[in-house]
Amino acid sequence: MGLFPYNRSYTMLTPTVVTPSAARRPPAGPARPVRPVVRSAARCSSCAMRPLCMPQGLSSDELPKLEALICSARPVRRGDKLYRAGDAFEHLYAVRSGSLKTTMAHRDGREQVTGLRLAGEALGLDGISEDKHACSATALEDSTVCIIPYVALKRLCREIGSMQERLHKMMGEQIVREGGQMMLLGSLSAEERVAAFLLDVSERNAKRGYSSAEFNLRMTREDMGSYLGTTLETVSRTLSRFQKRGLIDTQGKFIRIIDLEGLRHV
Amino acid sequence: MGLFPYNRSYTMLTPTVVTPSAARRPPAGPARPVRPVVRSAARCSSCAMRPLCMPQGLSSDELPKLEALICSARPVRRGDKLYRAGDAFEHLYAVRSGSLKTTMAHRDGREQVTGLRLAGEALGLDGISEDKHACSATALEDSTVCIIPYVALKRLCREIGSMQERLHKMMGEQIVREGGQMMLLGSLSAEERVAAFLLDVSERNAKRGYSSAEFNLRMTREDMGSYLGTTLETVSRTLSRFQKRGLIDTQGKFIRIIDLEGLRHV
DNA sequence: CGGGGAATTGATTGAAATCAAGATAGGTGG
DNA sequence: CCACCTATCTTGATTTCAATCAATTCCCCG
Repeated sequence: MGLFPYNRSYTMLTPTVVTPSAARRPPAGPARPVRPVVRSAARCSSCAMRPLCMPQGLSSDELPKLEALICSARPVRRGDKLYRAGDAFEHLYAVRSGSLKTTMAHRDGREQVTGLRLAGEALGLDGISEDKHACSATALEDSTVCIIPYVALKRLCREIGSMQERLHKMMGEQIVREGGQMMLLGSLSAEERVAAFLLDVSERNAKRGYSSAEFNLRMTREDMGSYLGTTLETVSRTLSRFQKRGLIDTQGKFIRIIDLEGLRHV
Repeated sequence: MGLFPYNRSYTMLTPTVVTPSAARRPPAGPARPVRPVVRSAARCSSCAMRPLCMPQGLSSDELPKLEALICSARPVRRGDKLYRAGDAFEHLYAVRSGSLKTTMAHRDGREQVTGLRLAGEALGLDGISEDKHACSATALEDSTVCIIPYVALKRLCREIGSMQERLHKMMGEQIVREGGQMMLLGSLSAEERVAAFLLDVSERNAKRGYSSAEFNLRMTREDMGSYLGTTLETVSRTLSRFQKRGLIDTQGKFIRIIDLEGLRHV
């Protein structure tokens, strides 16, 4: 429980969705003494995701005030849940490394993937409205998140205008992103959805300084299907079809986009 | 242009989705002098939607500060757009009376209804992230909205904690609502979607003090289909089927829910 | 009260779900 | 380090739900 696989340095910065070469990590040192929960201080100033993440737009004298709030970073192992629907809402999170999915459950048990969060993206905003989380967040790979206590962040937003601005924009981004996903689910064919998804990940990847052409998607076909409102079989078939048409090259979770323009045109 | 049909008092409070009796308005006085744009001062303190809307949670000495921002209410005639995707974002809006739909367009022209806003609900949050609106808002009936300049609201949020809290909650509510809609679009059958939609409107209606059992839905079947990710024919057929099963009673846009529990169980 | 958008209903088609059977590969333990 | 085992993925066959095409009918607005 709470232990990490040896030989995995989960405190280092690892790109969320990366090219295979970039994904190769240097071997870790000798196994550390085992602790049930590992939390390390998180410094935005030394984080590669800084320009995309929470601190965007903060001046150099404002940044330390935000850093003061983020007292810890928390590792989340692949498959583990960062929070569950119904949990009391206390913190926002920022993905420091790795990636997570958010899911919502219908009362009859059906689960739907509602979001994919890459490094530098915010998590937990779904808890604000009801003081408890509306969805669950599950790590797609061993990941790390920075913990931002919401009460303290609110206080900081009243102090610093650019922090307020940033928080609003992050919420606004999620609103727009979800609107786009509704559009996708409501109006596009299965093939169009898969293409749109690949393009979306590619673009977000590029924004993080990674390759827009090739990446490891840590979601299973089932996750993708759920997120895209189809089945895993349809996703698989569609990817195969894209490959036959020379649009992409896939080997399991590894995906290389060959013809970006082709993908854009359905 | 900008004129309202005579005999319609659009400055009065009109419920968004109402029982036919509640919808019946007293005849208006003699026609007023015609003006190209009619804007009247909006007082939260005299608005029936106050407990649901922007001022929720504000103390009696804070409320006037919010009212001071809302310098005007704007009428929007049925079919007119309050704002369009791409418009510069300056204001948030609160629906004072009537109802509006929000739509997003795919680049190929396909339009999707992404939201329905009833009295007391916020509009325009989609503009925050990019300083321009991501979707369009169209009145489903002659409606009135209160205009809240965003810059001024941000300032007020830094002054008054409960105002900040309220704005955050409104954004959070939209995030959760959209998440639920993604769930609906991704996992439910056409029949389940229609039922869920009716139940949602019924509940929101009740929250406004109107009947949860009967209401006038101002959307066309096509709007509903678009919002629910199906076609107008499927919506129509599904409503007919519900009627045959004794779950509802429909006459065009007027809907009466007969068996609430039955609707809940598919 | 007349015209036209909106709604209903039917017939047919089609895209994607479901059911089913193997093939791969990732991780676990010997 | 290798081999097994189970997850995951791929592909095929069939079914099904909803889209599409089509024709009235309704009723709301002017």
